[in-house]
Amino acid sequence: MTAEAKAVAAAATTPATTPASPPLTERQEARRRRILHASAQLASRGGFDAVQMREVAESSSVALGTLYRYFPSKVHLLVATMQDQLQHMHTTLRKRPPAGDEPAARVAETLMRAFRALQREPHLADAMVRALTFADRSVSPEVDTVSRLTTAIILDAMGLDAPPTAEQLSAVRVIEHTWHSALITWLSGRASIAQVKIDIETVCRLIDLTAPEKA
Amino acid sequence: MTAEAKAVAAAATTPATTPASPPLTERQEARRRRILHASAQLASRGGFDAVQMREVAESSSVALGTLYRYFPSKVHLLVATMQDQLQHMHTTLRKRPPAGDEPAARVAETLMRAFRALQREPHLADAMVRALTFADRSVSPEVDTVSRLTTAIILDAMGLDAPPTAEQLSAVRVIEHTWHSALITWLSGRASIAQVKIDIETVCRLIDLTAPEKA
DNA sequence: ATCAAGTCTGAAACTTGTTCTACATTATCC
DNA sequence: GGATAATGTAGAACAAGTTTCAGACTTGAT
Repeated sequence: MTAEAKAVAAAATTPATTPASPPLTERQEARRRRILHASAQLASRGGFDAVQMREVAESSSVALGTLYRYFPSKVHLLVATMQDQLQHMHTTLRKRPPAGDEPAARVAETLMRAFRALQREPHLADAMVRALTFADRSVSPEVDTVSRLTTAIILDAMGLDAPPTAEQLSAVRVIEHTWHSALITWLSGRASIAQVKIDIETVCRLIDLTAPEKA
Repeated sequence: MTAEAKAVAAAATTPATTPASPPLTERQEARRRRILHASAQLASRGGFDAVQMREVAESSSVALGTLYRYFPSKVHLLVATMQDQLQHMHTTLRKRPPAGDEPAARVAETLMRAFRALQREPHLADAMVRALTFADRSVSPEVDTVSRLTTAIILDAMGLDAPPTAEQLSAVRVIEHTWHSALITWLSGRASIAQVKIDIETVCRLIDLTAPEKA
């Protein structure tokens, strides 16, 4: 039973990343969409706590059991919501690529743009980021997808000519770490927006440091 | 009522950091210690989920209501547990300071030593780190204490002659971000120990970059 | 069209964090 | 030493995530 539920959830990753799993019928796709929409909506109101499974079920006109078949836990649901939002953001960002000369500057600019987007919906950001870092092993595949998406966004912003070196990938990993953790400190009120900006700019310096020419 | 509870919890930060708040009697100090011990013990068994408030209460021979007076939530309790463990670690680390020549190497060595300690009790690490990153605004003061402790450990490892510059403090912040987030990825099985090591070493390069001489 | 398998629904039950209440114990202060 | 406020205890009650189940609805294959 859990296996079946997992199959549905797995099938449901994202348009861009959809693996083979049982294709969803239209009504199922619609249900899934309604659920994600309700989730994002409730999250926008009151953050992580405001996303209550019973409410999500009701808002999306789906039985509680069905909700759990699609998303085996609240964290799964919110991580999927994040996948969804990231997809949007990636598309949006691609439209106007960052303008800086240096890769470091472009990455910093991109992340700050993303950060400003999050600031517009801080509660939603709270729900998604908290879920992401709270996720345990059972959510690893989904969290990994989010991570790959984020990596893609950063690599995009770097605008490399050649494929990234191992060193550069390490730098990107560290940037991602900093990004998540800085968001957390901001969301929990322990760091200001300015502070997050500084942290992002600081970590982006690693990009110069790992550029292939070895300064 | 919540106010009183907070007072107790606040009073309870740590020996080294204890503020003014109502001093605890001996029996209260003993209770607090029993609670923290039970918490760490249960956490060591099965991580975050294994720390169940009723069990903590029973293990430490305290009524549930009392437990909540000392620690107003499970997250508060686990963050306090982390404070406690960090204190130990700080003391331990001070005994044998890192041997590297460069500050960056010393910090990396120190963090890897801490990491190895965490590996010995991965479940405990799980409980503490998950609580830390899941903590919301109501736990900010306590989380901040943990953060200050961590900063102190890193600055210690750097072994600076002069007080740190603003730039260096930024680097330390980023290192902390990376440290927490890398731990999370390791704990949730999405990164290997080797990967964490690389991430730590990578981010520590920022220290050279922010050394006062401006290479 | 029909049968079987799989899916969805509605509602109850269960778990664990958190709160509340009524009463007992301890501490403080005169 | 006794009044009184603060603290502690036991246990019920409540809230929200999760599980379970019987029955109704879809779907796909024959």
